[in-house]
Amino acid sequence: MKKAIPKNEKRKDEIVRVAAKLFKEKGYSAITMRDIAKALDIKAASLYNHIKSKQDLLKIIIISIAEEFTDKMQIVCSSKETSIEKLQKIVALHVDIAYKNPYSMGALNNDWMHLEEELEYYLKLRNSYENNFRNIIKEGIKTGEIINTNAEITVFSILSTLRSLYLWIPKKEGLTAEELTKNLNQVLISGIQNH
Amino acid sequence: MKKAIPKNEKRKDEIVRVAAKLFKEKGYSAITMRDIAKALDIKAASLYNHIKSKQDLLKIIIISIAEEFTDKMQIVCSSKETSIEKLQKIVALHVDIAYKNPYSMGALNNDWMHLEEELEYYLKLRNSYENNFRNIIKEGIKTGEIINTNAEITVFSILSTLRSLYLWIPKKEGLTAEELTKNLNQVLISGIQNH
DNA sequence: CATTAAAACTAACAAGTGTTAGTTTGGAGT
DNA sequence: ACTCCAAACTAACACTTGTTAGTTTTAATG
Repeated sequence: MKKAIPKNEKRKDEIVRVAAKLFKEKGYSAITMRDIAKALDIKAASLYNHIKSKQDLLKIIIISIAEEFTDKMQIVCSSKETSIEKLQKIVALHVDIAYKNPYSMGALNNDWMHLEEELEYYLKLRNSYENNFRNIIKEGIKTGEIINTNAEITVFSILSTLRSLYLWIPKKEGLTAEELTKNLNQVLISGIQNH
Repeated sequence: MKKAIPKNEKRKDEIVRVAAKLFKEKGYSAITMRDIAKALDIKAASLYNHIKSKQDLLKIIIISIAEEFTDKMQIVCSSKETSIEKLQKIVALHVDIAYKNPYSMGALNNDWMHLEEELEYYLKLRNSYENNFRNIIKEGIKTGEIINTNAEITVFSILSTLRSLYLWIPKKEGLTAEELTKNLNQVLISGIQNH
């Protein structure tokens, strides 16, 4: 007979969520389809009623979040706010996405190189994001809002911290997104702000 | 006949270096012994004249660097310097190790969970390191050297940046270790310093 | 109750995995 | 020229991998 065509998107979402969680813990390559199946208490072959392939799982996990980052960065950039305000919005964006996607951020940060078809597209998104970030910092230095540091290193430092949030948030259960955002703004942005 | 006992430590070092480079690019699990062999232009079985196992390669790469971090952190901690001076020493330590081990830092950051025998030991080292770091920050806040931020978040932010150095250094060829250290001190430390 | 289709199952595959055993090679020291 | 042995090789192993084909179960709908 023909292959079954999935209808229950809830189940697919559950598989993607479980896969992301496992990928975060050990990385894409170390996790087998049998691992994912076992975590769902089914057999590996059953996964294929819902998803096309292991590679497809990775794509679903990474691309949607990469697009969200790039799109929202675009919005922030095209606003008329000050550079400092833009940076604060970006901190909030990272906190928000990291809170909403506790598992997927692992694959986004560490397994993007295992994308195949979509690797080029992913790199395009990341490049766009980083360029926008860099331009905000450079603009802020030019206008005098931001102290005159090495722009490249400032970008690198802030981005390194924001990209690591996903590792850190689950370890601090009491901390709300609002509180974290406030503290990060203080540590990351006030330090480079001209007063 | 008996198995050959390796003598040429230079060759072993070369294998470890090449393995670390590949691990950095795709992660421990994605790299096969045949990949490593091919990069050295030999057959996979030949690797076993020099190393015990794939797992052994990971151990060699990770543990030596983890010990260096922990040992040197210990030395900095037990000195009589100010908190700010200690932090500057630690920044320099990270820059130095990242420059000297451009490949191994990838495995240290992303593949430590694939350690088996030595996982517990590695976690002990990391814990010791992080505790020392946290104590320096807390001490600095207590003495008034460091502005009164959330200590946990400050630790997390600085450490995230320092841990990402290995990704960033190879992309900025012109940058010397001294220059990078100076700029990082400015961005990471001056921002939290009381004046 | 009968029908239907999603979603599970069993069985199997071809390719790839880390590793071992035993053999050959090539160059340095006598 | 001969010996020696590190370091390469070939061949094979037992096991794991992602994936497909075909079948059965489950549960909602008429």
